[in-house]
Amino acid sequence: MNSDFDADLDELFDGPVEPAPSTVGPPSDLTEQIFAGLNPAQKQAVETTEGPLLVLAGAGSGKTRVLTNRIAYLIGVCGIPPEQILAVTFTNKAAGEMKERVEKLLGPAMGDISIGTFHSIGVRILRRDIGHLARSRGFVIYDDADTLGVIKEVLKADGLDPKVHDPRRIRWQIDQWKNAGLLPPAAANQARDLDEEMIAGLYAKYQRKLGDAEALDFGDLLLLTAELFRSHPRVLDYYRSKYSYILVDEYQDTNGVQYGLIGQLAAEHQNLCVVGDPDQSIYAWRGADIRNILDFEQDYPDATVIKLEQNYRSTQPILSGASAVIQNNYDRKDKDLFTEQEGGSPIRFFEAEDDREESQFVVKNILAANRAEDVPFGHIAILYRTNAQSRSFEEELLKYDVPYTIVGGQRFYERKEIKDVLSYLRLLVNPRDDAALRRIYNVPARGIGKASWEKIEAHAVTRGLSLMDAMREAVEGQLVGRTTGKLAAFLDMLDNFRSSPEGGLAIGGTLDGLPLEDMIARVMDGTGYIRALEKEDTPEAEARLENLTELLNSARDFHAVNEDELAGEERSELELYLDQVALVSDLDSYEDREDRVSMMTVHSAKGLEFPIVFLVGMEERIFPHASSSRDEAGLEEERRLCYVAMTRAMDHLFLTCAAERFRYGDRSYQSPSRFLQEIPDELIETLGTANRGARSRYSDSGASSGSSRGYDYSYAQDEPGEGESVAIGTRVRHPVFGRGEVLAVLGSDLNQKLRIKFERAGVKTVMVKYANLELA
DNA sequence: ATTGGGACCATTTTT
DNA sequence: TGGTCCCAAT
Repeated sequence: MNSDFDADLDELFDGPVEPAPSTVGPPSDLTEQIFAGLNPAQKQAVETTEGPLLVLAGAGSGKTRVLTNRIAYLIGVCGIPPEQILAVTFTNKAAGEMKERVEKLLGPAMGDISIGTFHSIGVRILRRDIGHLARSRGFVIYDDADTLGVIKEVLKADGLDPKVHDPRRIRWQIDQWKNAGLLPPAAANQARDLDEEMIAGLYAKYQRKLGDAEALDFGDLLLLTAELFRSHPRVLDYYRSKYSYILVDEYQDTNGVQYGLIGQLAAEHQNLCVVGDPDQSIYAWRGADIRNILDFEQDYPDATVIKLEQNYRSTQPILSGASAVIQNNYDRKDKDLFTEQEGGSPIRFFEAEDDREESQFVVKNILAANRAEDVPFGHIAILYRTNAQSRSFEEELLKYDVPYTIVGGQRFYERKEIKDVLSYLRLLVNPRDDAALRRIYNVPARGIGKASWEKIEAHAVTRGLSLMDAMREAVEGQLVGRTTGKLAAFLDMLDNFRSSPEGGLAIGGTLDGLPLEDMIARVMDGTGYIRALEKEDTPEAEARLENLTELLNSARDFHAVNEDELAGEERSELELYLDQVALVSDLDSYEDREDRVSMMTVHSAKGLEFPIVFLVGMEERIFPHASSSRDEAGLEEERRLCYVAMTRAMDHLFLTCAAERFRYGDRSYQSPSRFLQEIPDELIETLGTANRGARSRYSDSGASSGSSRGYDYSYAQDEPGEGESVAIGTRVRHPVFGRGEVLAVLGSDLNQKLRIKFERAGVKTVMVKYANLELA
């Protein structure tokens, strides 16, 4: 795999280097367009193109605008070739938006800018140059489930009990090391105690296993890129001159490796623009280091620092409330955010008796806003600290037929059926992908049992083979008795996918063959996966089939979007697709639809804004979360998180808490979050029955007094919509789940679904046309 | 080999 | 409360 080294050198010498100044002067209307509507600070941030630049961008201060206009300025006005610009964002979605907005300004002149997340850029670099590290360029990317499996394998090989040595904790420690930029030897060096020494040992073995499987985990995408740059200066030189202008968004959330990577790339030209807000640093738990942004001026002594302090998003009370909260952090630089939007309704606070009342309050107010003020549901968000909190709101929204989307939670690409099918595809690309094979060797059931499998695993270990090769040898050597035939049939099936006459599945590079969608469909079919689900004939299986259809849709979309870019690619469409799938998050596919209430964690909400925000579960041990409240640093991060949450709101911010709620299936008594008390009284209006504690000793009146502007939020009474074919409350019998009661009716067409609370099976959503319901 | 039931578990945030 | 893991019965 080192054969492309020479090619690299060639490019080094004749490759693109100096920015070619454009011969034509910049079109003046473009310049005008770029600066239109920018305030002086924003303008300065766009114009300061040379040398290190730190933009401290407060919440809602228009930093995306600055970033995109700056890119447009570099290309359109300064004449920098687009391919010399590297822009790093936090999510794929942010990257996509940035691309779109630059394109809007520049049109086709935007060319080929490298915009992406750290991870996707790492993939791009490694796909090209990882050969220098004696690793295969055909690597797969392991996700959480895959890596956990590897950890378990390693433990097993060492005869360690996974009950004593929690695999998740071990993986977490390894992750932290990777985030800090430490390879196994370095980790071993700085291990502080016996436990860490042991984990460092496991780390080395874990890395070896990944290497054997030609796999990289998330951390590797950054760590190995940094290692590549460190050990191969010529490769680094290539990228240094390739990317002569670098922009980094959300710099406050960068970790050690990311910081190192940026440092390596920018060291020479120092044309580095970082944008961020220390008050919005919320990923320390994932290895982010807030000092990266706080120390920027020390790292780059010539740095220009620009503060964006005008907030264009929120009303005065919301902004003041959020600022008041964040001011309680000791470890921060003070700043002065201001808004020109004076007035506005106060922050509203409601303390519920229990979680049920809390969700009722929220949903009633959503309905009131929608009915009375015509606020589209899409302008409303419910934000919570932990995903587990979503359920009660979901149920309540369902009850009143309010459309919603949940961002996060169980992710599409992590669903069992999706992962199964993707595992087949991964195996076709890389037969050494042990994690994938382990997952599907007997899915759907094909008579390969545990006993035979263990023999194969053992054989793989003793002979140092991949599982696939061990399987082949097992067949040839008759190691597994009666199962031999079944194994052989399984291997044949996989081979068939690759060598079928309709065009191979493009192993190792060529890309002609079936369209991606058809390839996947064929795998679903040929493996018997679809058949097995159809045979099951349960509502769950039906949902799985729907998800698989969804997967095919996503493949078709992928094909449509990337068609033109694929021409010059040497890797197959399937390989590119698998890369993309490994790196997308739920948030990336989240489109803010006008007609749906959004529900998500505060973390997911970073970077978004909504006219109306409900920030719920404002209770001690939830927000701030119990496991983060131990030390001051953790608490300060929670407070920043609270700041992020509050500043998502444009016009109306509601805060709620409950005195009592179900947690872990048990009743638990809650006390109001300390953050509530950090908001000045005069900014808050307390709604509903007051004086149950909470803020009551701070606020003098409890009753809701109608505010000057805005709708009446106090208890809009409303019943769930009736008139559908089935009435809410109807008692029904389901062939599988037994008796239950209809909670909600969703839709009215052929795809009508019912939300039913079953006596034995709990709450399920079933499709009328499949469920064979009877009246009970 | 597959299935089901039951015990047990743990509950933060995610590229 | 729900999901996962393991074991026992088929």
